[in-house]
Amino acid sequence: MKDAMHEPSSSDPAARLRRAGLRPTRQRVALARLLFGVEDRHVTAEGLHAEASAAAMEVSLATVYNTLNQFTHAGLLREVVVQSGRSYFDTNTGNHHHFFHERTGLLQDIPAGALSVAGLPPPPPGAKVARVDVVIRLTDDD
Amino acid sequence: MKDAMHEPSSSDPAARLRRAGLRPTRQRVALARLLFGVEDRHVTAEGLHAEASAAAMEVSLATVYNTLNQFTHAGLLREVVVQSGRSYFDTNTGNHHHFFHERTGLLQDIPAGALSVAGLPPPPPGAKVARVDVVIRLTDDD
DNA sequence: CAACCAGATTAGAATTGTTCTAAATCAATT
DNA sequence: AATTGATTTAGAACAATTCTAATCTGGTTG
Repeated sequence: MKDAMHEPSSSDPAARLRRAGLRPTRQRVALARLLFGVEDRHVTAEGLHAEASAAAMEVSLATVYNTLNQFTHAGLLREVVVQSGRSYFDTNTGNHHHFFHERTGLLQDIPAGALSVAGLPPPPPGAKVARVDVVIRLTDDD
Repeated sequence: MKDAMHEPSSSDPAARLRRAGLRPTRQRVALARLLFGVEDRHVTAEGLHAEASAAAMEVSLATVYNTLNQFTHAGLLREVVVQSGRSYFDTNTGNHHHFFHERTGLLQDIPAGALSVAGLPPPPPGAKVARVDVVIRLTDDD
């Protein structure tokens, strides 16, 4: 029942991968399902691997690393640097910023509209601005 | 010659350390001299260690790590997170932001006055803003 | 639809950056 | 000078990530 086949091809993981030029293998599709299933997410490699394992997905840690990097290069993910020694990947690739809760390691999006950065100095000669990252570091109240 | 003893105690490394509550050991003084000698600097542990070695300063890498962390806790340095898997320490502890040249790993200060961030959303309940970091990521011009 | 093959996956080793450990050394005081 | 608690150190340990070489698989071909 339920003749599907309508979606603008956005919700089907395999299609999304193909569009990004990535072969939709079992592992990539499984990870894409976890990542792009619902709302925006922020994951670490270890975290995503644990999640996949918990869902009996049988993906090696090396593949999780490979996949996160490939997705990032393909523009499906964005890397967020907030903690030295650990990489976060954000499924929200649009223009926005972050709250980072230092005690818990939790990352939270701040829509671009809310916050504005003014007075950007021009990039030094020979360089161009690739991105402006704003991280609001939070600690526990008092 | 040259009766010194005038400085407001800012330029003497040992005094600066004592004021920060750190015993001015040979190693700490040596590193402080490298760090606070002149203008603002951005160093990594490995980089500073190499510098110290080049200057025949005989400081172990472990001590460089310890010292950078102690200086940071004491407020003499500030850690800047721009690259996962490598920590940068900035001798400029005032309010300012950074250019980060992704290809070379070079960090460059942007004085706080130049750039302004408006529309900061309020921190989630229970949390307070510890700091707002703005990193302008640069890549090579076309 | 069987064979093929470039690309993908994997376990485990290797690398990198950093912290830890336990012993030796040192700065400041007595 | 002796004492002592902090500091330094070499090297081991650790954590996150990448690499390697062997195996497997998706998509194409004949």
